[in-house]
Amino acid sequence: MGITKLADLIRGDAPGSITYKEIGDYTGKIIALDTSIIVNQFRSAVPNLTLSLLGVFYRTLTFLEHDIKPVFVFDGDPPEQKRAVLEKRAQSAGWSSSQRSHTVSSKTREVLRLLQLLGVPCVQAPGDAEAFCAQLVRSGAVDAVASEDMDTLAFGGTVLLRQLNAKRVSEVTEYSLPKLLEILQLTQKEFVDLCILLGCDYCDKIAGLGPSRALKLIQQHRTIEDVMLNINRKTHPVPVGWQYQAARRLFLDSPGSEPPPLQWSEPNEKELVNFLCQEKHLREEKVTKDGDGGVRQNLSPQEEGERGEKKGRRQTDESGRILSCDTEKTVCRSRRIHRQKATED
DNA sequence: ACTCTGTGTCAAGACGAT
DNA sequence: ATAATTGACACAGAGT
DNA sequence: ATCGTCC
Repeated sequence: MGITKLADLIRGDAPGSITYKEIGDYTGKIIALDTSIIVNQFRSAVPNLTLSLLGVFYRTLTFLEHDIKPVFVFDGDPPEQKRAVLEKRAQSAGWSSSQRSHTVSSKTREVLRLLQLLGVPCVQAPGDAEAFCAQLVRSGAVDAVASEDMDTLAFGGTVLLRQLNAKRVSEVTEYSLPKLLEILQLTQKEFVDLCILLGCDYCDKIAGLGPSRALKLIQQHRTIEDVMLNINRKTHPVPVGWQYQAARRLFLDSPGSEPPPLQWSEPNEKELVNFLCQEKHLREEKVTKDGDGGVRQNLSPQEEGERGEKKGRRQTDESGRILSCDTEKTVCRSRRIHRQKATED
């Protein structure tokens, strides 16, 4: 998946394009996320499907706590090349494609519902979500793309964030595409050719060519066509009917859809509580909002009915926060600590 | 000798309490 | 009762 | 820091 060996190559040959940050450094930033990547992460980490939904909930809360504005991008119709790959995967997993699409769509519907209740914008990509994320950051509609998938760089995403999660101590890795191109002395077009040689989702690669040689070859000959003329065709045979040109177009051509208007709204407390605890039977019943002045404490955690929301409606037009009761405690604590520090300084 | 590639295994998320 | 992807790391084998 | 729990 993705450009598998690109991360290693960058770490080895262009470490200068990497900076290490923490989540707090992105306060106030707009960040696009590939929803399918996130959901897959949670689904593989926890056995239960509902728990993965909870993971999305918590992670989004963490973003909002840091005043990060997330934009969730959903996959549209996958391009032909990837469709073939997906079908092959589904078959090898022993799933009929109708079964797969059904479970997938019901799952994404739930995620979509949750995110809409949280008041974060969800946009539908015309094609691959990664490609649209890249376009969003390239056009300046968002400040960065958070993804584990290095495809974003091949699609021209200028700022890529990895390991942007809710861990207590998390080291975020930021990749800068302009710096990367400068260090490697490549144009974007040449970089795309390099990624194709490394191996991508959209076409085959030349067997026997790994990161090191691919980089040297591209730096020397600049295009796949010229590389092909300068390698040993016997030891490194080119795949028959190689679709590298289609892959190249896929990376270089913009999806073409205009960035939609992004709007963050107040979370819908009532429906959120409904959805999470009544429909999903989660214990995160108590959901409350935290304006910047009135911090409410002492929400008794065990109320008999599931209507734990107090009616202290405090409208904060921009940065409303929604927190589970338990989470609120910790945030209140950290806030008090923060304020004490601020007043002591 | 050294470098690179392909193959295998393994662990994974976020929370609160201890 | 439960399922089943993806990257990171260690190793062995082939190429230069 | 490590561990049990989340449904």
